[in-house]
Amino acid sequence: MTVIFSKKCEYGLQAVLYLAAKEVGGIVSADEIAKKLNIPKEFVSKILQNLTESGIINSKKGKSGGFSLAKHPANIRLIDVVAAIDGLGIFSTCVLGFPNCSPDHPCPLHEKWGALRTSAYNMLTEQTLDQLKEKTLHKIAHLEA
Amino acid sequence: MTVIFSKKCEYGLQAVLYLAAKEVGGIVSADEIAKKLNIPKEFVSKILQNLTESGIINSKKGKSGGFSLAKHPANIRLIDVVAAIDGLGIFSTCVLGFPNCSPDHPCPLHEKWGALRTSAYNMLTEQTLDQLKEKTLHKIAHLEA
DNA sequence: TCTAAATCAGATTATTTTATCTGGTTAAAG
DNA sequence: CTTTAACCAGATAAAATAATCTGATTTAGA
Ligand code: SF4
Ligand code: SF4
Repeated sequence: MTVIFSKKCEYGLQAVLYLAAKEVGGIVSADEIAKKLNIPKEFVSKILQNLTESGIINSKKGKSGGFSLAKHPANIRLIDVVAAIDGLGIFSTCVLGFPNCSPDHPCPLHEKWGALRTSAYNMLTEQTLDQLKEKTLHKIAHLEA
Repeated sequence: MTVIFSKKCEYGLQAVLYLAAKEVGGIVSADEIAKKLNIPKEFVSKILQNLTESGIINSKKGKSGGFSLAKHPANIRLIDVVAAIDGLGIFSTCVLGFPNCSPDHPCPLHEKWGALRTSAYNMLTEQTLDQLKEKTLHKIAHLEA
């Protein structure tokens, strides 16, 4: 089985959604994120470091340090997180793995697939963290059920 | 970057499309498929063996042996190939990797994502090999360009 | 019958992805 | 000033995926 996003990207999206579900500007430690989301702590730490480099979140070192969103949740799109971690290759490479893709030589599925892929891209571009806050809170509340 | 289908599945789909682009009932060797599609021969051989076990293609051993579709191309859907290789997990697991998915506790993206996923599933279910024959021929003709 | 060309089965290797470890630096609080 | 709780950076290990290898069996045809 394969998947749309890498584990890194899934965890990154979860973590950023988690941050957005908190108070705006609130600081959360990697440890809390790892515990609440059941993600290996060392792994999520690395991912949070990446997202910090990408300018999506800020980090604060030292005691009572942690991570917070670098912008208002309304200004962080899901596609930004995906681009920072997995990149956008998934939206330009062939579903069937054929080489030499071009408008003249599309793969057999392109017509059908292209439309879906564009929808997915648009969806990730339209959805911002703030729009998902309520649903995230609801999901988080039931994670350890 | 990640991808929808595993390499195995991509190659499997390519190979089956290639078979369907040939004469109905025609036998093609793993060697020819590997050369034409630029896939490692040993790898595609293994995949073809899998598809044979799954009943999607037939194999003929010995000199002038090879592989052929087990059914008429109109009766082989893309989803059948995907199910045989990657399985259908991708259509039921969470895009965001959240656990405990249920109608009561969907992940924040489910509403938007579910629709897309269903579209993808339907597309793969509706598309049969024969419908893609012309496009496959066109793509194959330009692979080594 | 013998050879060549093919599939088949299982083991092995290589590469990528996922996860962990180790030691260091930063900064709040007593 | 010292302790403690956090991030940081780079190396390492484990697991999954992709690819290759080895030897056997099958079968058409010279
Ligand atoms: S045309 Fe085919 S090969 Fe090119 S991107 Fe679209 S799906 Fe992929
Ligand atoms: S609800 Fe969310 S968690 Fe469940 S399947 Fe849909 S996308 Fe995944």
